[in-house]
Formats: sequence, structure tokens, C-alpha cells
Amino acid sequence: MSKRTPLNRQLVLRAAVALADADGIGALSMRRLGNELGVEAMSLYNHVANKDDLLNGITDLILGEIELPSDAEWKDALRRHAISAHDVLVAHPWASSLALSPDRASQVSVQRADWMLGQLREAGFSADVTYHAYHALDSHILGFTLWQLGHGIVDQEHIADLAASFFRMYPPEQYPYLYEHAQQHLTGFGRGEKGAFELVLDLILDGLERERDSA
Amino acid sequence: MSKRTPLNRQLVLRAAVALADADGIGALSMRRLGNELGVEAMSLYNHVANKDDLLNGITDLILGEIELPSDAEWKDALRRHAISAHDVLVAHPWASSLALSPDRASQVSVQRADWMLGQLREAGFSADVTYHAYHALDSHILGFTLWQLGHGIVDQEHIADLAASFFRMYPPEQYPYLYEHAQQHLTGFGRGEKGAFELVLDLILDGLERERDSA
DNA sequence: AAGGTACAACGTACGCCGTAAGTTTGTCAA
DNA sequence: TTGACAAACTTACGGCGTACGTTGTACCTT
Repeated sequence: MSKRTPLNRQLVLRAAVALADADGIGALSMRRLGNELGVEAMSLYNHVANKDDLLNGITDLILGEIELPSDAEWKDALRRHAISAHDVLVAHPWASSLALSPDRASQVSVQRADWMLGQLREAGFSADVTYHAYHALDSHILGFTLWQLGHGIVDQEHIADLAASFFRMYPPEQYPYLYEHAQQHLTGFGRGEKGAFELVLDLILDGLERERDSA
Repeated sequence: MSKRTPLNRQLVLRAAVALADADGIGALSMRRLGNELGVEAMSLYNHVANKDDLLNGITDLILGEIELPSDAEWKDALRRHAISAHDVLVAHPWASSLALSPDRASQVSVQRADWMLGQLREAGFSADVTYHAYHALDSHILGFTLWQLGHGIVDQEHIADLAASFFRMYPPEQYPYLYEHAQQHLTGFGRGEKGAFELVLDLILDGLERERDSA
């Protein structure tokens, strides 16, 4: 008969990423992924150990896209890294939660952690300050992005409908401050200029620098 | 035969919380929950619309425990609120991810958002600053906690084994900074004093106050 | 006391899921 | 030509959420 298609780990992972990007992580099942590749579900197990391995694989693929600048001073390097991570994670909304999940001990995220810690230590931060600085920075990168994605800030169009139907249920007078906030979102407030992500990022970076220099 | 047990929404939700606390959110299935209550799975549908409704219900139950101080100045009120939220979420590690999930439009979290926004507006923050301040604060509360839980900072005992087996695979020389960081975790560094959560929280609160007063 | 009503339990069934185990088939080196 | 190996396929199991139909029972009305 006809030649068998090759199919390898990279192809499987890429197809999985495409599927997750297109239809959400919930739609990524072994059967569906096999279908997408013209193959039965069980055949995928020749290339990934199990579904967890698959999820680890696609997480690593995405995290690997994050910039780790090597030619910049610590503050600029970390800043660019954070923004790059934020961009990458927003582009693949399913990745943040996977990256945070405890069971996933990804190679790439280990490198990333070591890189961040190295930037701080080599910039003259003490071990003590570095300890908290790393927690502060990485939790902001992953945590903020996850929070943002969870609130559906991504697609501006649907927010309008969502807010409209919400305030039909709960009149503005009942939640006046939330109403004001929703209006700001609808008018596209805070776009273009520096968003909350970078705002807090700079709050953290500047705060850390002060702490380092005052010690 | 014998009398039927009463069973109502509150009982179902409480049992679900207990099950999730005990065996993790992954163990919370309708069948298993029914079993726990001495009832078939389908009987639960007399009290919750579907599993999503159940998850919404238990999320609200937990979020409802978070303190919303009404007798304090804005900074202290928000600070206490944040710490209370952090405590509650750490006590129920499954709740953070549910609270962040887009599909869940919980009544309680709406009240919480309006409360936070109200604290800021009534403290003299402009609508513009409040917009970003809210994002900064809430993303820190939920995002940091989720990050922390994801990294398994909760149970200190298991971390030792985890780190040991990790550095058997990857020798310390390969990831020197991460090794140092892991050692700090193992020696219980950063416990007792203010942790990274409050550190960043204060960074944000102080930064916001500066921004308000400089405008 | 008898009958009616409504609710909350039950059992069955369907189509998903991940994956263990066994079987077939295509390809290539000896 | 043959044998080995890898990568596909098939079958099957237990678990999931839940649609649907049935049955038992507590309580209200007459």
C-alpha cells in the first residue's frame, strides 16, 4: 500500500500546540489529536509516554520561546524577559496554567529559574534579597498573566457583551465601582500606554533595586 | 423502608469542599461525591444544576470566608483583605485556580471586586489610578497564591525529597543559582518574617500611595 | 382515612476520556 | 528471502458527566 507517514515527537507536539491554540486545552484529547494527525490515538504513545508527557512537551515548547537576554544589564534583562514571557503566554492562553501545575517539572522552566536567579546574584544582590526577589518576579510574571487570561482581558470584543449581560442582571447602582471599572475596560482605557503588568513589574524592579542599594 | 436522608445544596457543597480538601480537586467527581453522601451520582443533580454549578458553589463558599474589613483606613483594609485572602486560598489549594477560571462568574467575587474598587476610590484615588491599582492588587493576591501553590511551597517536608531527587538528576554545578535557592528553601529561610507575598504587597501598596499623592 | 401532588431518590444508557495489552503491517539490513 | 524492529492498528476496561425515565415517600387536601 501507500507509504506510512513518518510522524515523530516534534510533529506530535506541534500538532498538539496547534490544537490547543485553536480549540483550547480542553479539546486536546489523545483521540482528537490522533485524528488531527490521521492516526489512531494509541499510535501517539510511540512518541509520547502518556498524556502528561505530552502536556510537559508542549509546555516546554512554549516556554522555550521566552527571551533570556544575555547582553543587557540586570534590570533591563529581567524586564525584557518578563515582557517576553507575558507576550508568549498570552499568545498561548493554555500554557500559563500548565506551567504552574505542580506535576510538571519542565527542563526549560528550570533553566529559566536559574537564569533569573543568576541575573540577580551577578548584579550584586545578596542571597537573601535574591530569594525574595525571584519569588516576587516570577509570581508576577506567571500569576499576573494567569489572572489576566482568567478575566478574559484578551478578546476585547466579547467583553462588551459580557459586561452588558452582567449589568442587566446586576444594576449599576448595586456595584457602582465595578460598573465604573467595566466602563473603563469598554472604552479601551489603559491600552497603548503601559499596562498594569509593566506597571507592577517596574514597581517590583525599582523596589528591589532600592532594597539592594540600601543594604 | 428506612427514612430517606434529607440532603440539600448546603450539605452537598460542604461535602464537596471536604472531598476536595482531603483528596484534591481531581478526586471530586459526581460519582465519588455521591458515594461520600450515601447517594447515587444522579441524585446530586436535584441540588446542583451540573458540575460547573457545583464548582461555582464551592468556590463561592471559600471566597466568602475572605475578610472585607469595614473599619479600617484603605491601606490597612486592603492589606488585611489581601492577607486574609491568601490565608484562605492556601487553606484550600484547589480554590485559587477555580476562582481564576473564566467560566466562573461568582457572586461573591463580584462583591469582592466592588469592595476593593470602593476602598480605592473612597480613599481619593482617581478613576485612572484605581483602574491599574485594582489589577495590580488582585492579580498579586490570586496570582501569587496560585504560583506559590503550584510550586508546592505548602508542605515543607516533601520539598526536601523533591529537591534531593532533582539535584541527583541535575548536579548543582549545572544550575548553581537554583541550587543555592533550593538550599534556602530547605533551611526554612524566609519563614517567620514577612514572606514574599507581603513584601510585594507592600511594594504595590506603597507604590500606589506615592502615585496617588504625586498626581 | 383516602387520594393527589411534588420532590428526591433510583437505575440505565450514551458518548466521551486515558491507556494497558495484544496484533498487524511496512521497511530495511543481513 | 528472511528476520527483526518500529510504528501503526484493534480491542477492551474502568472512569467520567449527564440525559432520561421510573419509583418511593412525605405532606397537603379533601
